[in-house]
Amino acid sequence: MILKKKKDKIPERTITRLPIYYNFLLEIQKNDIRMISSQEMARKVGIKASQFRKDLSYFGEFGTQGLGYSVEHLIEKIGGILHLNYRHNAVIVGVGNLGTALMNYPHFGEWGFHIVRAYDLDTSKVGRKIGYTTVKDIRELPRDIMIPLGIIAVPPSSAQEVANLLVASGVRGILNFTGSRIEVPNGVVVRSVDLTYELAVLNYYLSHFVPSGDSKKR
Amino acid sequence: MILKKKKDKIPERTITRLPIYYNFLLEIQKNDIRMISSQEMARKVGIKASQFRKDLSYFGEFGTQGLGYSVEHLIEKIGGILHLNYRHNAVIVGVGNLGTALMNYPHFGEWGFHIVRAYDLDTSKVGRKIGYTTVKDIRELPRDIMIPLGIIAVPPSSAQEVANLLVASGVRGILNFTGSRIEVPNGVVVRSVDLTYELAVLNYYLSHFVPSGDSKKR
DNA sequence: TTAAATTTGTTAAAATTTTCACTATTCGAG
DNA sequence: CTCGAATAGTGAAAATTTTAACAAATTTAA
Repeated sequence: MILKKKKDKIPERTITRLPIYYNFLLEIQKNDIRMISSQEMARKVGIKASQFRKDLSYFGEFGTQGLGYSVEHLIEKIGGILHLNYRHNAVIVGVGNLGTALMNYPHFGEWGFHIVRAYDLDTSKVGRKIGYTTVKDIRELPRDIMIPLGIIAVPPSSAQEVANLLVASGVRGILNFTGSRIEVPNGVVVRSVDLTYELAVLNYYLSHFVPSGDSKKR
Repeated sequence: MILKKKKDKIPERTITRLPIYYNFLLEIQKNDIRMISSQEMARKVGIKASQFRKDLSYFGEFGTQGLGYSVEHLIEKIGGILHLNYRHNAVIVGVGNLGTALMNYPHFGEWGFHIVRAYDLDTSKVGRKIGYTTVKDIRELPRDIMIPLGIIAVPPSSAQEVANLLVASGVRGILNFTGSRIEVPNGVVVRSVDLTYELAVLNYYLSHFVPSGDSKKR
């Protein structure tokens, strides 16, 4: 029997670099740059050229030897890998300062992410209008039609409770801003961002920095 | 200060996990938990016990064999490593939705980070009061007294310009929310957070995810 | 006091990720 | 057309990070 070739596992670090490449490519496209070499690309985003080429190699061959990469073509390809050529609807739970800022964050929309619904646990916030969206009571979440992406921007103490509700409502991917770890069933993907953690890591390097080599980026 | 094994280079991933440990320890301390084993710790924050012990081992010996770690002691030690036992002042540039949210973000203060000054490029925002802080014109930044931490929350197109100003004003660590790479002189530390990137990475895993353990097909 | 049960700190192995080094391809000049 | 310069893709080496395994230390129970 012929075994299906096992698909190579793609390094997580590779995945996290793709949006960086994508963003940079969009930027240079605005300046009418049509082609870019791995060297140039690498220099501009602060990595090694071989890493850029290796990263792409997990997904196919997108360049032309001797020439480089077509910016337009590469945008299309990386966009395809990240599924950015579709519209992605998301719900947000928690419309405090951070949640409200996220709802008004213009760059989400540019990449096809749209926060189409907002909920809060605090009934005093229900009914408030943010942009085109009216804040709803979180208890309505399970009855609303299913949306695949959820953003949690509530206090840490409610993180797990909200996560449970989202999962029960069919959400398959969660972006967690609470700083608390949340447990989800297999098949649900979570990514966590904690702004305080980032500041703490920055602070560590600030106080332990040895001025040789280059500084930590990204 | 840490004298032991100062020579060894500490993995960046280790540093980024310290705030997670710290946060979790603070949480359980509130619940009056006095001791914790590496096993328990690991289970709760979603890593392997050996990784937790290894991470700590770069900085010294903080546990008691047979017993585990004193929560209080560990908080003090990790806090010391991250320099969280001091007050850290920061300035922010850009008081749009995100910048304003960051200024009101309560968790910064809990970890000793205080945004003591706010600037904007948009003169129409100058003079506005956010919390206890009044927004100043960015041109005043170089004349103000030096603050070591800077947060950039302006549109990507102004990122480098603002970074230059911050560096010229003596800022040594920058938390960059613009999504654009910024170049800084040696000795200045940068960490970048891009909320859209996180959503894109989440989206990738959402569309390519195969539940771990048994291979459920999709 | 001794033995069993825990659990740390650490060494070494395994796994992952980055970097190097080289081949092959393409373009453009002569 | 041929040559030289530029550059992609890739297998292997190097570097980094994670995981496993175990000796040593400590507590608890008898």
